[in-house]
Amino acid sequence: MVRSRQARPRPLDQRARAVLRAIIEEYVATAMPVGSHALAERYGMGVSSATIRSVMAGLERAGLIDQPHTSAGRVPTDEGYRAYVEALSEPVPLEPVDQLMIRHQFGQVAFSSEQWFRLAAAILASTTRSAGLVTPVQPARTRLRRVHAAVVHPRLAALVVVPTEGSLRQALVGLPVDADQAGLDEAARQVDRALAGKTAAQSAPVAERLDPLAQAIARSTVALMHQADASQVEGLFSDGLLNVMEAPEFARTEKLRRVFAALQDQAYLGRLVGHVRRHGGVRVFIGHENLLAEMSDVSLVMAPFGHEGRLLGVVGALGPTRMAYARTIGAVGFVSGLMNELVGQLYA
Amino acid sequence: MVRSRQARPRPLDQRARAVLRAIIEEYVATAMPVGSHALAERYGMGVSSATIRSVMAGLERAGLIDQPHTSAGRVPTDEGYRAYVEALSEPVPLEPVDQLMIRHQFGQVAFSSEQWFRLAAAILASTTRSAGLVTPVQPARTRLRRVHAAVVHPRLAALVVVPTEGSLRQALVGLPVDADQAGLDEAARQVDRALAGKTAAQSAPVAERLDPLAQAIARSTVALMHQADASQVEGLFSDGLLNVMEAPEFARTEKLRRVFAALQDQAYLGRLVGHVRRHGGVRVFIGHENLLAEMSDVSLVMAPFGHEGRLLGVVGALGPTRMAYARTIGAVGFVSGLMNELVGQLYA
DNA sequence: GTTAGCACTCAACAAGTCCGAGTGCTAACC
DNA sequence: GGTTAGCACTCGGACTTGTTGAGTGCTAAC
Repeated sequence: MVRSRQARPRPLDQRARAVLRAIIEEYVATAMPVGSHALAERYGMGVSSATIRSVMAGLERAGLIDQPHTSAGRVPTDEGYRAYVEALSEPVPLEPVDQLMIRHQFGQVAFSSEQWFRLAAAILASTTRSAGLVTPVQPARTRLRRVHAAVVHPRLAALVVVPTEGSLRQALVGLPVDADQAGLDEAARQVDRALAGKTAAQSAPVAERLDPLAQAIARSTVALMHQADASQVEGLFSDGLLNVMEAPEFARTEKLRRVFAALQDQAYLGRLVGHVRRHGGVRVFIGHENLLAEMSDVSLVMAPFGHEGRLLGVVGALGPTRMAYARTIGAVGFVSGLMNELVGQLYA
Repeated sequence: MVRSRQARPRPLDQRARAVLRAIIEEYVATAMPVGSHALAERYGMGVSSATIRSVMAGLERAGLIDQPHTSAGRVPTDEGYRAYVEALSEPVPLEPVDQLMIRHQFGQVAFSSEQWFRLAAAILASTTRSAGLVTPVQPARTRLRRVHAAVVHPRLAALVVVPTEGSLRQALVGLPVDADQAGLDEAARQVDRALAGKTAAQSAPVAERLDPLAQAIARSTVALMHQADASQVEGLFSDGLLNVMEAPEFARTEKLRRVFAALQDQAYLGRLVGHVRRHGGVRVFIGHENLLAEMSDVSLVMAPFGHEGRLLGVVGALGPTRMAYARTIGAVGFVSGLMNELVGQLYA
């Protein structure tokens, strides 16, 4: 069998993985480019710096590390961090002592969501030494104002939903029967009459009682309303922004300013929450993986919390891409789990 | 009469005042040291740059302006800004349109103090283009734990008040009769018995029913308790920190970090609130006049608000010392006045 | 008292030099 | 074949030097 020219980089061997891990951990600790010499000395690899160099050359070809300039050591790329998070490290759970202390603190605080969110942000900030973030999402109460449907082809329509609050939502809808524009208009009017002024939750049962065509439109409408609800973040609790200000990568205010500005951007937070909700569990956004160019110097580690499928918010940590991912993921995972548990008790 | 060598700088003549004003306004606008040439040209002083230079030399001798280095233009000192605020400018009131808009916004918002404080901070941030701050103070509920009195001389005692919360307070008390240590101890015990466990408000009437000596001690105790109450600030609402991050003086994160850290310091905020309450009306703290070295690169413009003598909080703006004082003072004055008015309606 | 003229100062910038950390490559080695 | 020592090379950072220009203080004339 003919081996194709390596279109994708071959999987890393054991040593390459060890070198990458060492580079990342050293760089996270020191914030200075890591040279082959230092690595051979301090990380007991059992091979010489020359060998390390050839391994490094491979890692660089694979796009996992980079040189700031020719005569400097190596620095992990966003892809390098990604590989580290996916394959080279395990989340480090919080110390049991810390876990206990955090539980205790939640026990101390009043049973109000505001207090909880503040506390969660503060705890994440101190345990991760990054900024702690909590974005509560608005309870589902946007209502339907208007629906438009435009024919794309006989079995496909473009749907635009106008909610009472927030921005327009659009989607394509497959139709159960052939339809022309007049038919769609009629169906949209039906849906308007049936659902206008109702929330997503109120609309769902009503939607089921319509014609097949109107029903298809109504179902998509409900889905879009749900989405509108969930991405309506309601403010942002943050703590420990000072931690981020200490990182040498933010010695100049400019980058930092852009990050802070992005955090004020409701639309951005909304998209972020959307992503986190779609996948569950702890999500990591590294540098350019963030949805906004302004955020390409930082990483986010975020996890949703809620109750029985209902999303109540997202907790997480924000730091420079040079972040202690393993520990941060552990901490965010613990806090989001704890919030789930506490919310569960509250609703029980 | 022999003229003493000018121990204090003689009052500035009209032209010196005009030059100082021009320097400050130019520097506030451009953030660049102001030279004699630019001043003579752009500010139509009707005199040449050489004359301006000699005036500047006088202002520098008086400590009102300074040169970053020999061949640079002049920059106002904190004292220069102080003179500007006191004598060279009038507060610029907000545009009536803005006033109306702000009233409208307060009308829109829910009748909760949290919402109000947030709104006030946001409004101050946008109208002053600095950071808007609101520090609510805790309602009066510290209680007396213990009083100590030590003789200084027969008619003067040193008083130490230990409240249930917060830090010790001390003051000197003039005594209505001669007293020795034994007498003071006895009086202090009396006060303890009468007032321990009571708040300042509860204590005031009781204090009046004691012996003259104990009464003197009790009155001071009540006053100190009041002070302890008022300096218990409860969190800090801020908005528009991004505005401050834009100032070129904070291009490096370090200074900014120290300022943000200071704003987290409850004790500092408490002292600040204390100062503002003691004098009423709009107070300006310029650079090193702030009570903390970390804050010597910024200025604060603050005013108390409350109802019938009861302090509810302090509103204000924070920006670089190079700040548009006249406008900021106008804006802070308006917002604090409005808050007073609204709180008054709330209590009526 | 005001002004023109002039010598002087000094930060900011550019160009040049040196240093050393770190590299890639090659030839020898196991 | 993989590994290593050796070496020439690169290039940012730190330091030096020279130049420029904005801005000054001083002085003598008005």
